Amino acid sequence: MQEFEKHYNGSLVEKEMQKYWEDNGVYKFKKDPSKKIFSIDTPPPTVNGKLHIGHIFSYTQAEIMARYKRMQGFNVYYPFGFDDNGLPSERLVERENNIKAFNVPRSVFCEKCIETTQKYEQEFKDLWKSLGFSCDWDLCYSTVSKTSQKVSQKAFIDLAKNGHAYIKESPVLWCTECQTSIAQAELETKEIDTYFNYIPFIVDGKVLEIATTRPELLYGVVCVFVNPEDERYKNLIGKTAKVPLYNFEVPIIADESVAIDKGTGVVMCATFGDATDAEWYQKYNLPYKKVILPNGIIADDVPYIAGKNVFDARMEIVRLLKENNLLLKSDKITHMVAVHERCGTSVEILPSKQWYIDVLNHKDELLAMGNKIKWNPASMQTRYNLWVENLKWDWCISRQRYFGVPFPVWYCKKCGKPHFAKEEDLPVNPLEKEYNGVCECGSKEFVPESAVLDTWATSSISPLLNQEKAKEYGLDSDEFIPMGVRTQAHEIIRTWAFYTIVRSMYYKKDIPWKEIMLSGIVLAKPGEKISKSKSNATLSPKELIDKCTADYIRYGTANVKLGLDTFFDEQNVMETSKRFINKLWNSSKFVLSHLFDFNPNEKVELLPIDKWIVEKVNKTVKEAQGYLDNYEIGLARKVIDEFFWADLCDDYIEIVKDRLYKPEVHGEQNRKSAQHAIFYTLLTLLKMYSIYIPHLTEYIYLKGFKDIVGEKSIHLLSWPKVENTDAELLEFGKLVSDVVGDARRYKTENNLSMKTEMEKIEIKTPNKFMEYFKQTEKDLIACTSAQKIVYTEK
RNA sequence: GGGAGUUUAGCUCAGAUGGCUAGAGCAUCUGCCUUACAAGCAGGGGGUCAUAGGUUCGAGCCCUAUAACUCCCACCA
Repeated sequence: MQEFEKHYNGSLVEKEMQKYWEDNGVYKFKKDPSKKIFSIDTPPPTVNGKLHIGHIFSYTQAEIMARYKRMQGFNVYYPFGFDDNGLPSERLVERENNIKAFNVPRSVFCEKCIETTQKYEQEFKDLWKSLGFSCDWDLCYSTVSKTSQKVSQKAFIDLAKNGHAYIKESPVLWCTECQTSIAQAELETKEIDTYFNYIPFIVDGKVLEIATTRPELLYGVVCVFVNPEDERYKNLIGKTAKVPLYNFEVPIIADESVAIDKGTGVVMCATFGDATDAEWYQKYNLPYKKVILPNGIIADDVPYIAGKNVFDARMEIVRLLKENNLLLKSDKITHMVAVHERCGTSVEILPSKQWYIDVLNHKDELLAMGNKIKWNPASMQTRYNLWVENLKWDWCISRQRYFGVPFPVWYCKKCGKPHFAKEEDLPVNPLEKEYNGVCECGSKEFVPESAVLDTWATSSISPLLNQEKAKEYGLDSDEFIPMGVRTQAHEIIRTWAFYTIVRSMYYKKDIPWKEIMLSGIVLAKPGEKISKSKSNATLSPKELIDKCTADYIRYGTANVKLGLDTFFDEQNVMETSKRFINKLWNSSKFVLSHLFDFNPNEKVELLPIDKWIVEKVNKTVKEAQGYLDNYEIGLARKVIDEFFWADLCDDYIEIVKDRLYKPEVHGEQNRKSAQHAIFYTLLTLLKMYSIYIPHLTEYIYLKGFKDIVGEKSIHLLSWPKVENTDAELLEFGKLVSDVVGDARRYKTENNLSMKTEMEKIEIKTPNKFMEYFKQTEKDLIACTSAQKIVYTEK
């Protein structure tokens, strides 16, 4: 037993423990045929700037589970990753260097990206290390690494060859700010104020009123739709309407998706105002009239508004309409528009040639996959189902961006047929390498694809990326996927979870992982997400750790129910943690100070009350285990806390204190009984707490337990195994606790010190506990300062 | 408009399969320096369990409505 400092210095100890773990390779992954693998598919955070407390929450919950599974005897494969390619990283680089990707040479830009993301990745790593994460950093992957690119490109080629990925010229969701196509999952909605403008089209010389929010697209109008059931307009079907201001004629067509009661019941269809326009465009094979360019500027050949941006163009058209008495009415409305989640810009729809992964044809299969996965909490599956059921677009995976995994594709210059790189040449950047081959059409000239893959297209194969690494450890790929569990926040179900399932459905025809653990997100205050733009995060994670230590944060953030959003009341959480850590420190100090002469090998028959605390801690082990098996780390912490505070500290320690101090009064054997009980109980308790507060528990373990137990780290011990608990002993313990409680209450109510002597205590007990009480009598007399105890039968 | 979640003490939250007097921490009040801890201990006060019905011997929990808040999806004509 080593000396205990009066006060626990967390900041110092934590660094010391982290170094100890690293020096001893405590969390190193090793292949071990005697243990089952439990692999964790951790989220590779997007490298887009600073981390905030929300990350800590979600990652810490997963980390606690990793420790638990390790203690359960699994060989835990717990890697870490970084999602460091794609738009989020590009935007970070643009911000930090005050450049725009399309204004600098591609190679220069990508170099900047590597430089910047690596800087941040080091910060991330340092942060996770300082939180005491038990992942093995040798298993780390990055989505932009050569290996990841290779795996990603190969997976893409497989998809394309099997017909699950295809290239197609069609209207696509487009961000004019980022100048790239995007996918449905990257949309957010934003409420904006705008005007519903009523404009006269002319049919047979008569006015046909049409309402629109997008008058700037008048030049792009290709037809007019009415509902075939609409009595007002039935007679117009098949005729043509003249577009105001531009005076060209377009056909009037009937379609049942037109809402009769919306606006005037007549819709102008432009290329493209919204998703419905795009649907009609394809359904009726309408012509395309270009109005908006990929950069959001109106095309040169559009009269009146060429060269303006969309908003200015709209204003100008409205002005012209007014000037020509063509604006019949203009109602102010508020509506939701789709914006790009990364930049907040309104999304346009433009025709272009893009790569897609087929999802719309496999909705049933995707839903079936969802059913095979265990969702924790179960209710989260509904979100997944809802997303799958409501999908409208296939997954567009090409991005007209720079820093990402390139498409390993060249197109025949003559016939356009795509040609894929050979597997042995991967990873490849077609912009830097010629395609050597001949097209079936005879041509030998090829054009490289310049787009890069959607970031999600690479992060969605995280099981494959991990598997690639796992091969180095001799792990067979069939035993690796499905992985054990995916841990992530519920807000990315529609992206990361969904996409991962899609990919796995294709490459494995199976689920990517057996279970998924969905954590909630952290709100700044009820109902408000923490975000950089609102600057509502209090302290940065780093500041928080410097101020409070990792164990404080870990213990505090463990107080959550799985899947529920929570809001972080820094002061409250930290006060609670501080109080707890202090209590555990002091109680351990007390316990171990009485174990200096403890002989664990000596067999001693335990006194009833000592048996009780052993039973009680065992019962707690089982309860906590029940919760942890369902990923409920908060509820598990709660039952452990209850045991620790109420049973161990308030009752048991107070009851055996005197026996530990005074063997001359209580007898040497009885003191040994207490030593056995308290040694086992504290060790068991520390094991349970070790998943929450790895530093402090390790520190205490090293001081007082290591020499006896033998293992070099508490984190290499197994979760305590317990048999069925003895209900009778637990009942007896409750009675003892009541006796002590009554004595305390009596003193408090009479404003007496706890040391005040009492003449006698009367205990009513069932006969079966009479003997137990007799054996506990000396403890009770010492604990309550009673002079004698009398018993009556209940 | 569709779906999910939430609603329990002043605050933050626990309360499997319906069953003692509905719990914890914080806050508040009272008392106590007790050889681990005053960063502590002991105790008290405080709740019509969102509302209204219903099922049941019995409802915080189940059913039906309603309300408020949150999230997801849809809604640009």
